[in-house]
Amino acid sequence: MPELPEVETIVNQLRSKIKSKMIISLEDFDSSMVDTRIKDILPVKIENVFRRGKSIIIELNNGHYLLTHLRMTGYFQHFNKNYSKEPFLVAKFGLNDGSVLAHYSIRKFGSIKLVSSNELEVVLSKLGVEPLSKQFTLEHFNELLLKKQKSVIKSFLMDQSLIAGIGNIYAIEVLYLSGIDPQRKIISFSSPEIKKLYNQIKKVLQLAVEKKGSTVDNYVHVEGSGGYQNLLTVYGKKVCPKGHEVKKINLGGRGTYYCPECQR
DNA sequence: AAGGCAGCCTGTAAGC
DNA sequence: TGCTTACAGGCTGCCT
Repeated sequence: MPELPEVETIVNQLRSKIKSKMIISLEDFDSSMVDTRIKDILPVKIENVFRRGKSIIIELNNGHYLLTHLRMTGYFQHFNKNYSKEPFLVAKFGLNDGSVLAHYSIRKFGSIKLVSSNELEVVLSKLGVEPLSKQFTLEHFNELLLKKQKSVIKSFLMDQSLIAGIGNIYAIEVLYLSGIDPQRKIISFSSPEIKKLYNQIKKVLQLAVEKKGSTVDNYVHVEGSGGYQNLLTVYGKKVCPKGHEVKKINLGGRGTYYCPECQR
């Protein structure tokens, strides 16, 4: 749910709100999701906030990092004043300017870990290329595909160790816009199809970042809702933009929408 | 080795 | 009407 565009949006907004501030307290936290050692290093200054794949990384000035993953239902809120405790609160960080950074999670799948730079490096090294970076070239995409000839294309797109940041919704949307059936094996792809797919990955993610993500179910970024949900073609739809009936199947354990007419 | 899938969790929607 | 079941989904870890 929060995929690359949503996480990118959250990170940009968090950076503008909390960078250079001090965390002075941690309260009301759920120790099953939040690393309790964070309390031991307070107060600590926030040097920066950045994203890698779907992870949010808060860089501290003591050489450590807060590594956060929202999974499906996690979100952050920042309160300059008028903070009030709401359901699903996982952690409440008090900052030195009197503001509050609150982290919530309905399904409690996420986590906030305290890691050293070495530990961070180990985690991040398992992630694949950033699809919006200049490292993600058509040549690189071809190399990845070549290694996974037997894989189903949708599973490939969602494999974080190959390309970092694409989840169920954007995989579905990219495949529709590329005219490719999500069940197809990579070995069957022609080079024009690969090029089209490559271009759509960049285009869809870039546009979704500009729209501040998609608000589906309970995703909200720090300042409100996204706008890309209005551009979705087949995800959660009954009919595709050309008026064909959309089919829903289970692929790799995930609900997968596609148009059998438009996608071959 | 690598692919497949249960489990984690809880709210919502569908089904009986 | 009210209970039960299915589903949503990213990722880890276990199993084959």
